[in-house]
Amino acid sequence: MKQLYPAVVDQQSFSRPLLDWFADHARDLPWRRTYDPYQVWISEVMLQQTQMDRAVGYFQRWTSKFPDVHALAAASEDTVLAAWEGLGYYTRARNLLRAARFVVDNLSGILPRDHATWLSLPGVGPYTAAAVCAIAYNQPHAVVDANVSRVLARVLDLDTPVKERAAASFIAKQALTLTPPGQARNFSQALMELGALVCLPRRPRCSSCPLHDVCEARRLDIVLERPVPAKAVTFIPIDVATGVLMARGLIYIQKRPATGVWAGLWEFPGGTIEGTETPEQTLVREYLEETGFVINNLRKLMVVRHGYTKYRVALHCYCCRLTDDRPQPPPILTAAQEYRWVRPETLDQFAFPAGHRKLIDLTLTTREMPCRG
DNA sequence: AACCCGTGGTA
DNA sequence: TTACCAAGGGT
Repeated sequence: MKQLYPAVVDQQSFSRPLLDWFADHARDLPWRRTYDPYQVWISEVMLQQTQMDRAVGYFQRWTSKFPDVHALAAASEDTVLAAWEGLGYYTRARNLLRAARFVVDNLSGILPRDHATWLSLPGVGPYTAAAVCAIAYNQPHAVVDANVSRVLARVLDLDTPVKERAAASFIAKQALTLTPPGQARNFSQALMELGALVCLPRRPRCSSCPLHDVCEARRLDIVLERPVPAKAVTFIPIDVATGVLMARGLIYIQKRPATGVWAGLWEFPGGTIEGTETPEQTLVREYLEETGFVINNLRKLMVVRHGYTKYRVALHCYCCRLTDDRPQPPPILTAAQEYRWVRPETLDQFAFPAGHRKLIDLTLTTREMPCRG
């Protein structure tokens, strides 16, 4: 955060327009009719990582089959999973059943009222425990989901990813502080509803937002820059071929250029598999391009999988030979500062990229020594 | 902490 | 079409 405590919004300036908006715009959802704790619980679990429109139909079928915790506890797992089929994340359904049986067996069949007991049930984490206590029992808790994080990141202009510990802690504290006394049920739902209907990730409808006048990101016209995206975790899958060239017990290694990725590290020649190439074709081509060596007798060793920066690499590993089976200088050296022919047991003394190190650890240092052929 | 878990909707 | 998004929890 640019500052430890960003501009804090006055509780009433925040909650009054929000609660008024919710009174007019709250969607008519089945569990909002009676706020039966069992129904609130089921709805919260169904809505985890699942869109509202999809969850509602499942909820109605579920509650007609399993109208209360006793009916659920008495059901077979197959029945429960069948009712969940198509929703995904099937551990959620198994945990609902486990929790229902625990409640019937150990809590006299009465759903807990306190946050700590909810938290102890399988499948109930910080969000769900707080949501059930706030929505079913109107207890003040910080109900923070992705919607709430986004709304508060914008209103309070947080400039760090909302998942970072400090930011998440700050958001939870603010969510609780902004809750009006006795209004936890409506306030927590209103905040989520606003995120789901108005304060949208890519198309926020600021002109119809009840928090328009107190939103710092809107005032600065940086709504689309909030929340700050978390560090990208989407990896690009690539296939790479590499080969350990051996001659009379020595292994060829070369040192990467001083700049660029893995600068100055040692490696075995190789490169990205292009187009419709086979890994073998890639390796022959790369050896020729990088060293001028014409390799043969390729033998597949393994596929090492590892990730670096934004790539998820499948490293296809081979061992190979030269026709003239003697350690010799490469005719050319286009992708390296220098080369060496070394004994396998001395590879520990050189720094390799993680993928190549895995290859070394898994083959060259074992008794098998498949490359010795 | 990073990863896995499933599916459908949206731009 | 790809990439991102969605009322998280468990390990």
